[in-house]
Amino acid sequence: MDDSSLAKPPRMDAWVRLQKASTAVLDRVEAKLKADGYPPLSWYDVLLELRRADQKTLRPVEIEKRILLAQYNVSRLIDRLVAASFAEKLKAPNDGRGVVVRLTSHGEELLSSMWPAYEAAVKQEFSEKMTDADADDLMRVLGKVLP
Amino acid sequence: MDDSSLAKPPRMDAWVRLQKASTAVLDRVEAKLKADGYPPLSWYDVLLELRRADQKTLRPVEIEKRILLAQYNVSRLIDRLVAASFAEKLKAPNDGRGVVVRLTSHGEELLSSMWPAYEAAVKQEFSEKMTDADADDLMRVLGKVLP
DNA sequence: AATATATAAATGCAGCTGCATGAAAATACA
DNA sequence: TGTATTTTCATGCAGCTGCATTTATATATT
Repeated sequence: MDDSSLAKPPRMDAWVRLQKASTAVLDRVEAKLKADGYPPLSWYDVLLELRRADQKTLRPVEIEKRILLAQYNVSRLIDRLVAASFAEKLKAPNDGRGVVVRLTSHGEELLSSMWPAYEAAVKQEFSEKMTDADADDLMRVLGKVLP
Repeated sequence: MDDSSLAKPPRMDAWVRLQKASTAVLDRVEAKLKADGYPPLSWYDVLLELRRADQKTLRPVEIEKRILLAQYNVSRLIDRLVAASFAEKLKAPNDGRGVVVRLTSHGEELLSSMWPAYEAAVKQEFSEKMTDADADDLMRVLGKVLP
């Protein structure tokens, strides 16, 4: 992913490493969760946003803004969550176009039971391998490239 | 992606930021390349590995090791590259099971023409937003979590 | 040598994703 | 008010991905 004709492109190297490292760690974390019978992290992300939200309820368009997913993708992910009864869809008050998505108690249970497995996987594949100062460095530098 | 019950989990925050930042930047880089009519970066990655390799030729299993892709995925990506005539498949010498993949001149041309667009996109979305020292920090910390 | 095991690569199927588009209601505007 | 525009959400289709399995050959074991 670099060009060997360039002598010393440390930032291009950093870009390549960013992609490789984040993918590698994510793959391994997801694999552990799946091995324990848990759904993908994208499910967890949405349910967590719902739990944080007022009334444990969000409009799909709000979910779209909070997590990094395209509109049609959010729409389908919600349908899967509803099909698994981790969330429910209700008509939005004051807006005939929209719906609201609400976390169910079954969804709260998933969040609770999944968190320890998730935390352990991230610890083992990521946190354990660095210091808090390293993490601060990551936060600082990656903060510069966020949208 | 964190748990609000924990007071100060800087490394969990770093993990969340790592995922968000790398996805966000990758999405934007890929979008620019696609807008210019170029294929996905995974194509570039494979072709670049071929160009670096002896005789511009690699076994699929070697490609699999160099880039982060599953076996069946490599198999299909190679087929797409061959269909687009950026690479060609030949019978492997000394191993009746396997094939070798060789970069074509058309593939070399793609690499050459794609590189400026790729570099420019990474610069704009990533490199420009940090210093070389920042990049060194990324390299150092992310090196700790690589496989 | 004969058999068992391991490795290389491809593929059918189901499910997920991107793209484009559509339907319905809200908002702007004239 | 009547029409145009925007916003919200869903969906048909094509292509991509993961999983499991298959085919073929190489290597190890006896």
